[in-house]
Amino acid sequence: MATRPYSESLERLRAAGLRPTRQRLALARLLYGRGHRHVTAEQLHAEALAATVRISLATVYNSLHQFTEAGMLREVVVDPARRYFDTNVEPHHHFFMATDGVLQDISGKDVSITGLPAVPAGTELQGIDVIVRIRRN
Amino acid sequence: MATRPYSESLERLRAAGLRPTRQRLALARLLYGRGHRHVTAEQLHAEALAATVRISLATVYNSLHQFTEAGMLREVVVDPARRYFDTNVEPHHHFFMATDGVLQDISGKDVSITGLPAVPAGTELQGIDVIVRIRRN
DNA sequence: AATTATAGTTATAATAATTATAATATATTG
DNA sequence: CAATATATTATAATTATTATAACTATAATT
Ligand SMILES: [Mn+2]
Ligand SMILES: [Mn+2]
Ligand SMILES: [Zn+2]
Ligand SMILES: [Zn+2]
Repeated sequence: MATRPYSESLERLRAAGLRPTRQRLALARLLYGRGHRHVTAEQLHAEALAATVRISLATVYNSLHQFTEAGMLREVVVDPARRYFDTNVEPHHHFFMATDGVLQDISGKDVSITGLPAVPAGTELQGIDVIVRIRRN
Repeated sequence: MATRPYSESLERLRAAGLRPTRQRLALARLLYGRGHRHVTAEQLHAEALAATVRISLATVYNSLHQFTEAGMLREVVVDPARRYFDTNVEPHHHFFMATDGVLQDISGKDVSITGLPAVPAGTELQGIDVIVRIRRN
């Protein structure tokens, strides 16, 4: 069965309770078209323009936040200067190459972390992020 | 033997090849006076002013970067809006309470991570950061 | 100690990512 | 097709950080 990116994106937005506007549909297609992605607002905006989608940077920011709120994206904090958004919302970890700004997934299934203390009293666990920082050699 | 914060800070700066100026001495005393600390530039600047040290925010930023370069501090990336500096330069991990912006150390000794894939070809490991995100409950 | 050179500090301006505003446009509902 | 609710956009504002360049302090030299 061939993928039908248009209706797929449409359903995704409907399920999230977001109006399927031209701009959101275009972004959803760019984001979920093939495989998982890690993007910044600027990158995604440039991609949309390159694909001749007329969209403002403000709308890209708005959409990234709405998608995140809706559980369609999650944010990954690795660089103090840019915010990355990840289409993979399953628990998993990352390689981060600081020089290129490239993120790469590490499956959460295989990784296990032992020896962590219990969370401080009065707090609850929200999530665990493992960032493996690497560089060219 | 009682601690002698003044000469301790002085030696620390000398060892790092940094001139022991009034400002850097004051920051070193605030940072290494007692126990490990995680600070932002704004926080440290406010502390210095509260301690009646006349110092500009620019110098706090400069000093934090110089201390980091000298291995006296390391940066911890947990919040896309602020840069944290850590006086604990041993390999270790963190609890991060996003609402308060408070970081707390997790000893690196006890924690072990298994199941991580090898680093991608052409790259070398720089470090592994584990951030345990928690929230009040 | 005085002089000169080097390095550090600071007020201020610039930068860059992100967020807010408010006018305009689009989508949904009846 | 209205009427209403929601979304988009150009633009301005915000905020943390960094750059600039004049001034000051420290260190080295005489
Ligand atoms: Mn920012
Ligand atoms: Mn910033
Ligand atoms: Zn990912
Ligand atoms: Zn720490």
